[in-house]
Amino acid sequence: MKRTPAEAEATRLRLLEAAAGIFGKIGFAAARLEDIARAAGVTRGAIYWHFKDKHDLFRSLMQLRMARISEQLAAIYLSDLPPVTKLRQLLLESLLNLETDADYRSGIQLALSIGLEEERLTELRKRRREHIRMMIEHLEQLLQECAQTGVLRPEVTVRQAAIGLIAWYDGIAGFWLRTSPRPLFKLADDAPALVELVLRSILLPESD
Amino acid sequence: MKRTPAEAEATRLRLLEAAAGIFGKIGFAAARLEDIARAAGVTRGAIYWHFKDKHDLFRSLMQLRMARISEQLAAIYLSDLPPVTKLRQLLLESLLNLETDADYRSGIQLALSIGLEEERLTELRKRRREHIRMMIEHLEQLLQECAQTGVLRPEVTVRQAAIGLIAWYDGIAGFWLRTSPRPLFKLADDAPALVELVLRSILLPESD
DNA sequence: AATTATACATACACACATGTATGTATGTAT
DNA sequence: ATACATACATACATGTGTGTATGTATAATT
Repeated sequence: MKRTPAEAEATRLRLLEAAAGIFGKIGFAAARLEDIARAAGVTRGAIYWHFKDKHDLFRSLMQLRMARISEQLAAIYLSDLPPVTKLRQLLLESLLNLETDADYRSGIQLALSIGLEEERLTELRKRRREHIRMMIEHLEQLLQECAQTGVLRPEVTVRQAAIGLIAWYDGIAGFWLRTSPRPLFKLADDAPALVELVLRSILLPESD
Repeated sequence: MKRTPAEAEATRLRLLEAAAGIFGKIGFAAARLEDIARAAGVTRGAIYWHFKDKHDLFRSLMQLRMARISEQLAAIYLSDLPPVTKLRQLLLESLLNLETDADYRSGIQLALSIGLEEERLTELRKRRREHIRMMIEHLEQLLQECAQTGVLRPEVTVRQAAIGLIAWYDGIAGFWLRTSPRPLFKLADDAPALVELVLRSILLPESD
């Protein structure tokens, strides 16, 4: 039953994929390794070969998804657009990715799912906290650029705007994910308007 | 060990209170009835006397909290204020309640905690879905009134504004709750400014 | 005062998921 | 070709939580 290295890596990836589905759907505690293994077409033995234990599986998956998300956002940050356009693009893509990119969606879903859950996931929450803080810092830098071009409302501080935008995204994403599989609104339809809505609350009217 | 009816009702309430704390902190699946009973100063026997099983306990608690929230919001909806004032009051009170009203807070926390979780909670999620839909409809009606008095931005549809407001609240509340022991901001201080910020995104500037 | 119903506490049986130990077939190195 | 390591499958031991059965002290009823 030994497989070639390529086959082994393939089952490892299938395990991660299956784990994303199960963990994302019912959370860490309620997820059974038996179901994950079955969804991947193997038995629990395969899981304990590729991963130390249940927590290690979740941790590996989470790291993978967080890296993917950071990567996607970095692509926008590093683009050569004016700051306001960059900001709009960032918010819009982040929303649309939920509908179009299954990996991105499961990443956000996992991040939301460890708000509660077990004690032993504390280190993961710490990492997520760091991840969020980095995102806030990047956002603040971008907002700072916006402020320097004079498009930011003067009564709004950069920090408040950054936290507000993160909370706003948290709200839309969580709300949309929680009402899926039959969401109460289509992101493809409403995302642009929602983005304009939130931008209008922090930017001056004439800045488009 | 028989208690007087008043005492029995008291332990029932203490059980619900304890359940709110444990469920809200670590979610349904990870919560142990042993811990809930101990937090209430009794044993699991008391739980199985007052409730059918674990799901019944959670369901009873959830119903209690949802009723409380609906009641509080209804009080504002039924008040005799101009629509914009009513809207501002609604958003403001909903935020401040998180800090001042422990029952309200735990209700929101529970609602957030069953986004994932077990299959057998499906009926509960359905109820929450209906609850949310009702809140959206009420909001839309209120926004419709605002639109009729001409204070709503013409380029914003009532539906988009309603979704935006619900998601906005979801985001602020979730963000605040998740950083709850040491929140990143005081609602009592920042809530008014946050409300004005979001209102500015959907209302015309001269409408206060 | 005796009896019954209540409000739990205690004890137990069962299911179930995790982790581990062991088996095994196959790829790979020599 | 033989030996060994790999990539799992299978079997098992263990813990742990739920639900239930039973015990029991006390309030309520007669």
